[in-house]
Amino acid sequence: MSDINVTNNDCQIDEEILFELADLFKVFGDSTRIRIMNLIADNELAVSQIAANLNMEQSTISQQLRVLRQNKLVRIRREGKQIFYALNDDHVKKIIQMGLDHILE
Amino acid sequence: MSDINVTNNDCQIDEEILFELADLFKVFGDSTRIRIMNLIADNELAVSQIAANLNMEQSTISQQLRVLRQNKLVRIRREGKQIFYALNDDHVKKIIQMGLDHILE
DNA sequence: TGAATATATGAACAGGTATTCATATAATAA
DNA sequence: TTATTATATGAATACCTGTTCATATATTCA
Repeated sequence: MSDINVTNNDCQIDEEILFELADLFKVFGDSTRIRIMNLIADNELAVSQIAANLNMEQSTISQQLRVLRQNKLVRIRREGKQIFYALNDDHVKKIIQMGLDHILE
Repeated sequence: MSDINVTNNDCQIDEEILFELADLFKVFGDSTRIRIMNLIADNELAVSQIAANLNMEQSTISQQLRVLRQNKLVRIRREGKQIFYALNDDHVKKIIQMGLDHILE
């Protein structure tokens, strides 16, 4: 009965989840991280290979890989001194694909 | 034949597109904008209504709505002094849904 | 026209974060 | 063990951006 509909609750998402969502998209919202994800979308790569591909400092890549790890977007496999990174699952790809759909329409 | 596979070109996305992608996800990577998008997901709302719902300054909402407009994520309809905002299309919802899938798994 | 209301926007400030350097940790080989 | 290579990380810096205030623009009504 209020003049402004402040209690609209149709089918909307819990506030707390929305903050988590923003945090997730924040991870996708950095060009270095997106380029890393694209690079390891089809085959795993070691940290040094990623750095070489993107022509960036190894420490920069490691810092960003940590962010991706913390958000469960990548998985790792150790092989001797090297650590190989790959996308954690296919729906990381799906998120990227959805973004592409918007851009390329 | 190089020791490091720098010329990997499987099925990957053009570099320039990747930067655009990051910029797009950057828009989703802010809690205020995500909350706005969630709010107008099912029905259009005027700026003042959005501000009231989120309990934030009108200018803050306007600034963020501009970002959403510039990225073609919302559409507007003028009705007298008020301007109603709605999500531009359903695949904005899909992007959000993909993010939810990742969080809620 | 002028007053009232709704929205937009420029400028400034504060908080956050991506990058880099230097260094630490970890694994391998000799 | 020591040397070498690969990766991780703490600290510092510089840049970016979300919010706010003040004000401008736009629409309606009297």
